Amino acid sequence: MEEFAAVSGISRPTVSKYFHDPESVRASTRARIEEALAKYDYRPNIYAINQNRQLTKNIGIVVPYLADPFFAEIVRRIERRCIDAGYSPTLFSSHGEQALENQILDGLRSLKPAGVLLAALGRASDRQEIEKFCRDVPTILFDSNLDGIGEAFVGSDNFSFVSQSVDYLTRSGEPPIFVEMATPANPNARKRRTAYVTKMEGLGLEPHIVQLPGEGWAFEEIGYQGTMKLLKDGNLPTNTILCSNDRLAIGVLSACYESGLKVGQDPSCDLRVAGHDDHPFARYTCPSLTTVAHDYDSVSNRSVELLFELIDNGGRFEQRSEVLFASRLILRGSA
Amino acid sequence: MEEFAAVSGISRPTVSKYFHDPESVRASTRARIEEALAKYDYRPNIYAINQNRQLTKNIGIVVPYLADPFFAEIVRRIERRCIDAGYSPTLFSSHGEQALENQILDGLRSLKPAGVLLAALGRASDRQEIEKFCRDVPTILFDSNLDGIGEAFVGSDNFSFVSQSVDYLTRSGEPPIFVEMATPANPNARKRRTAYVTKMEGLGLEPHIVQLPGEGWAFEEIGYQGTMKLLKDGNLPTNTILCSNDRLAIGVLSACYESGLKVGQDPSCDLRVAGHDDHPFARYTCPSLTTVAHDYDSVSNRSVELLFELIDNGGRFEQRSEVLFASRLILRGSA
DNA sequence: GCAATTTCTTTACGCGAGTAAAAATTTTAT
DNA sequence: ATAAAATTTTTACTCGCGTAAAGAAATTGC
Repeated sequence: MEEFAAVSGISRPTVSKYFHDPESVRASTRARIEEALAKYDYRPNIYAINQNRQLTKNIGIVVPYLADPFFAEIVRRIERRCIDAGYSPTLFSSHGEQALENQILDGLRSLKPAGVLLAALGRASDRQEIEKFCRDVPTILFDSNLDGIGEAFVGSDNFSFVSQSVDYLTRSGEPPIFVEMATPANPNARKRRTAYVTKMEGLGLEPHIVQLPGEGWAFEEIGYQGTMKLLKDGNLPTNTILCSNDRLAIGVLSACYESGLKVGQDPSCDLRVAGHDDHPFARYTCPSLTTVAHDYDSVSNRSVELLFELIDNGGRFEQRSEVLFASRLILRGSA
Repeated sequence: MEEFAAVSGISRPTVSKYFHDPESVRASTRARIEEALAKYDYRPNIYAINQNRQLTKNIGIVVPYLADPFFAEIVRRIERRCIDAGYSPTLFSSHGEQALENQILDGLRSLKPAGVLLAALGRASDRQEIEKFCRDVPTILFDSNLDGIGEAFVGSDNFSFVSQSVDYLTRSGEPPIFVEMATPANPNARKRRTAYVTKMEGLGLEPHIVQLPGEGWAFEEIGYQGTMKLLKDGNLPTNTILCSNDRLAIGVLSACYESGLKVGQDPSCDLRVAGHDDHPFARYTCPSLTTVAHDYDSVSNRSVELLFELIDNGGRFEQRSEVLFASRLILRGSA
């Protein structure tokens, strides 16, 4: 920077000021610096810049499983907004593993980020570690809530999801059974189950839950295998299946197709299947999947906005808040 | 570090040495440092560490579109291997935009990474910028090749893909037409088209290519809309469709289903559809998709290995190499 | 045109490490 | 036990930048 300042004919402190905020120097000065910049393509050493900062312009984004298109999609929006606001987002995926999640948080601490947007693994998370991390780094949780952890939570209202799907399904045909994984990784799954029970009872109907065996993030496979077995055993008490999430539903649809069952709302159909999340590919299943959509835009926007607020507020909120966005029923061919 | 060295009873230079490589200090010294480490949880400032390095332990991973499960999957493997080798991988997605790709490369330059694994946008890439970047930063291209750019390329052999699918399809039924996007973003698409023509001609058959209109990364939608129109116009010269990639095929399958066409190899079926890539969800389409699989493991492993070699070699290879892995036909229900 | 204000320049120090060189200490080999 | 070898300590300098203070220069207001 010394050298660059010399060739641009400006003092180093002023150049330093320019890089911190180009608007903070006089227009004529700025012009001269930018002129020199065009000629010598100097760039400040970000490591030197950040060395003495307790907070950088970095933002950490952590998701449990990036190969899940749901997270890929939401991350895409969040990233964009961070960049537009002048931050440098860094993306991490826990790949479904607690050890990796902890490792990521540990590395994140060293990055001294201005803030972190964390979608935790959920059940598989090391609650203590996350709690400790949140004490050190301003963190907003999204999608996956951990009670009392983080400065705020932004996500979708699971009751809204299930309420709408159950309402629609009962109104238009037989009441649904609820299909989920036996040991769901994500806290939303548990909330959806509870919501299903509550909702059904509210309608004076008997809830019926089917738990498919399997762990991990291979939801489609679990849905597929589970449904094959279910169909073979032939103990479906209804013709309507509501899946905890769309990826499970994709597996269910696949099993139905292979078993020669026709899925759809038509009277000639054997089954109706619906899901939750409005997974990016749900539109292209056969038949296309009736589901309930996250308000992707609101969740990602509000998460980022809250994080910026948090950063402006020095990294702490007086009170932890939870924002839940309502979902939207998407009627398609499968139910 | 000064303070930490004091409380651990070891001199600062030795502590510094320890963090650079714990094996480089005597066992007794290491023990004392680690003992102190457990008590005071000090961690070196990565910014200070990297400030005077011309090369860090960072590795940049850049993909064109992370919301595409193909990339999500391959990145998952690459990331893991980098971490295991003691590097810090950082993930970037160009989200299909040239401007963002350039911006990412620019940011990457500042990160002074030991190496970069780059899957470029392809047609949408700013060739010059990438070339310039590769001169500054040791870079291995993967998946998407740009002639002469980067120190090496690792990818799948597109001819192997198409050769296998065409062979199988012609052997088992009518020869396929080839469905692709009109202006494919990815260089592999062009190679696959050429391979199709070559292969068909080699078999003494007339190639027939259908180009679906549409741009960007919404492949399923393009496949869906294009097929709907194709079916309406009713000018399919054969009952066998070979798609340039699986995501397109997912859209095709969806359109077929909606149009009441039965897809499969059974004589009672109207159409056969196959794809390429073995997309993570191809197993769960209805019917499940016959496709040709990347050798995910080899591609990701070899990319990483080559990058490590490149790093050890000081960032340059004497000669640019191109490694292509053969693919594997996956027979499923759709063809 | 002159004072008040704003912006720059000069000078100097600090940050948290890496690292080189020489001296001191510990370990190993004989 | 002693010499040789390996490791650690001491000391001191470097890197690239942030930033504070004081004074100089340029701009603005009237």
